[in-house]
Amino acid sequence: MPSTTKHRSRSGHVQAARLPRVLREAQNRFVSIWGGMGGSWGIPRTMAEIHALLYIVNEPLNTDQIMARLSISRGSASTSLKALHDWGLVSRAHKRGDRKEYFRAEQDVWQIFRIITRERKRREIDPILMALHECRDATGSRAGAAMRHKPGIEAHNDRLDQMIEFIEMIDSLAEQFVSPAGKGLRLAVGLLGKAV
Amino acid sequence: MPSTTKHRSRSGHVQAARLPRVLREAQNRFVSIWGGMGGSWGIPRTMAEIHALLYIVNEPLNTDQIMARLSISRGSASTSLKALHDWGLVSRAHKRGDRKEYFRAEQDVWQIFRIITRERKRREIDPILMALHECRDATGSRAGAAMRHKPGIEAHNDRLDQMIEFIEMIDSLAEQFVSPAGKGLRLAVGLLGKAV
DNA sequence: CGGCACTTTCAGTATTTTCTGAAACAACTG
DNA sequence: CAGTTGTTTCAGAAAATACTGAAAGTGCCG
Repeated sequence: MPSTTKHRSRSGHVQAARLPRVLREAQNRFVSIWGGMGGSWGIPRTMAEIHALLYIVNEPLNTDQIMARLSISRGSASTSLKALHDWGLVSRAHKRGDRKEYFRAEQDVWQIFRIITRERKRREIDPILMALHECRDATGSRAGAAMRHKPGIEAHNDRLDQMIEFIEMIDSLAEQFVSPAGKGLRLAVGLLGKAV
Repeated sequence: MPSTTKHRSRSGHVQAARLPRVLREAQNRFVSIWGGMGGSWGIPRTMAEIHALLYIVNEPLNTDQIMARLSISRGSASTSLKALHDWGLVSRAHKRGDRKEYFRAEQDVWQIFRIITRERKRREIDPILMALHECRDATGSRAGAAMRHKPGIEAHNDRLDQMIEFIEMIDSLAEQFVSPAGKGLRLAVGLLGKAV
């Protein structure tokens, strides 16, 4: 074990070294957990880890600091940060007398999940709904009414319709959660809490 | 329902061949869509496709029929079917005078999504919540009250707590949707519909 | 038993996804 | 401007994930 907490050089990777060991370890742990979660949520592990790091330290970090702390390449860091910024999960910041770009994470958990929900809806639900509608049209457009009498078509259409209807409902729920006011889910929680 | 026009010849893949072409194509399309969705939902494509096929044809199929229709290997079919059965999305069925096992898909969309939600919650939310609690304990157990005064620890704990609290809320929402009665989501939808 | 008929398992392979590293690019600074 | 510092891109490498096919397993039936 090192003699004491490391005191860093005047230059680069610094403040982290001054953190109490437990804190630093807890941060690392959180980063791993969140990274793992990203995996199962369709968010690349590294991207999730960067977000986790910025969230948990709640202090703007620059690319080099992030690279060092997570042991990742510059390319990876850059790509992930861009994506996080596009999503709106991190914002850029600057420090006087420093040309580097610093990144800071959104701190409101509601907002974080609203953003994630929005992106997932956009990438996962919307295209599927569109595809399902097209699929449905193939066997049921008014135009092709004739075909509806072929055996099995009707039942097929019913199944498709049930599915579509359900997903549309989920979709509109998500929509409300995502919506600017963001009242939707809060409300649902309150009501459900009482109702059950 | 006396389902149909189906000529059973002694060898395998039969009934499908008599389907109207549009229907068969619509089924294939649905299978692809659903398979794609599986991908983004963390469900292996093949597993999702098998489920889609069984759902949309709504008629028990055996392993060989599934293999033929989806062009997949026996191993893959077997593994996916086992998983689907474990989840409760498909059930086994038998036909008189046929030693093969037939599989049939759950047809109630609510139930389908309840099952998927349950599994995802089990695989994704629960472990993360547990891990987060452990992580939190590292910097906040009563035992280690002393450490709470080190710089930054308190703020760190606050952030962790916010996150945990939020996820627990989501978790309990999911719980209610999953619960046997399954009233939860239906209710939420109704209330939200009025409220917004 | 012994031969089928069918199902499951698993090591190896293929495919998809993500990361690296270096070069191109962009933007300040003196 | 020319040098420096910092950021982005992208082809290839690596890792993660899913699939195949054949062999092993299971259980029925005569």
